[in-house]
Amino acid sequence: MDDGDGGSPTNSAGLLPLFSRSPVEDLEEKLRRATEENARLTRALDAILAGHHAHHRDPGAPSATTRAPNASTSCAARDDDAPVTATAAAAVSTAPAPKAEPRPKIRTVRVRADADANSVAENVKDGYQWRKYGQKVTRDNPYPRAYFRCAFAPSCPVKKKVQRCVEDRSMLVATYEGEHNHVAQTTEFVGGSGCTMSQPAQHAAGSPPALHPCSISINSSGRTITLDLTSQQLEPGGSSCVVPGDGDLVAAAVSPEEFRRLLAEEVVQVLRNDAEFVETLTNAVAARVVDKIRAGHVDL
DNA sequence: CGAGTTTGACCGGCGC
DNA sequence: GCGCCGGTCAAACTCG
Repeated sequence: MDDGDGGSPTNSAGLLPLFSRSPVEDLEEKLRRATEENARLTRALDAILAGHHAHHRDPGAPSATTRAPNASTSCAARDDDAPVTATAAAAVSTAPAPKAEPRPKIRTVRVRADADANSVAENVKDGYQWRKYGQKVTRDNPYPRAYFRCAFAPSCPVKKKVQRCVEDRSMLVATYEGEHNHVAQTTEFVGGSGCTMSQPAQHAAGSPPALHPCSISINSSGRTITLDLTSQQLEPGGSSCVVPGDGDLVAAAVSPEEFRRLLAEEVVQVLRNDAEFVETLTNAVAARVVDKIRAGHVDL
């Protein structure tokens, strides 16, 4: 990871070593290193995911989430049999989809939100835009259930139901039906490689501060990696890293320092994986360097 | 004025 | 067949 490998003694000082040889050569060298680092990280991630899938296929492993979708608004008991998710403010689960039926994939997500927030704020920030089309008070829950359709409907068939947990009103239970046939796109930051970020900074912008979730979902090469900061509210000093590859769930408690490190690594990895981004960045830097040289702003 | 939300009405599945 | 209930529709309303 360090940039100083085999490099110039003055590297940490700034741009000077860039011009110990031709700028283009140096950029090429940096790009080559980034590519190698990228390949190394990709292999490491593959190894992690392979282990994750092996773990998930373990028939003895208790599932935190296999239950009928309609019973999803009761949340307390589910955390008990899934200790690994106990510190996560948002947990993603996949219903046991019978292979014989082509039913839309159903997932249940629990998100912590302010207990005193209005139900309007139940539009869980998940990186997609939703349009509310109905609300209903159900029999087993005094809190109204809101019905959302993906804003890309009818081309995108995904629906979402959001309802407060009857046992813990600070928890929202969102049930997703189907899978998006498009990339996430919201007012939140959307990176060039399908990387979406949502932050609670929306509070300052006047949005209802109902939801705490601050998550980053990185979609790289078909995998989704979600880094969830929300549990800081639950347990000071503890954050969680949720990696729901292929719709499954793996969560591990990490320290805030470790979390920040993982977060930075994931962002760097995704950007490095994005050939278009690397090429664009390289071209931009090269063009600027060439301009500087031509303008005589750089001593050679 | 258009887009999004709200909310009462309506529909269909299911159990009795 | 009837009533209950979850899900959806669509007109009215709100907001930028």
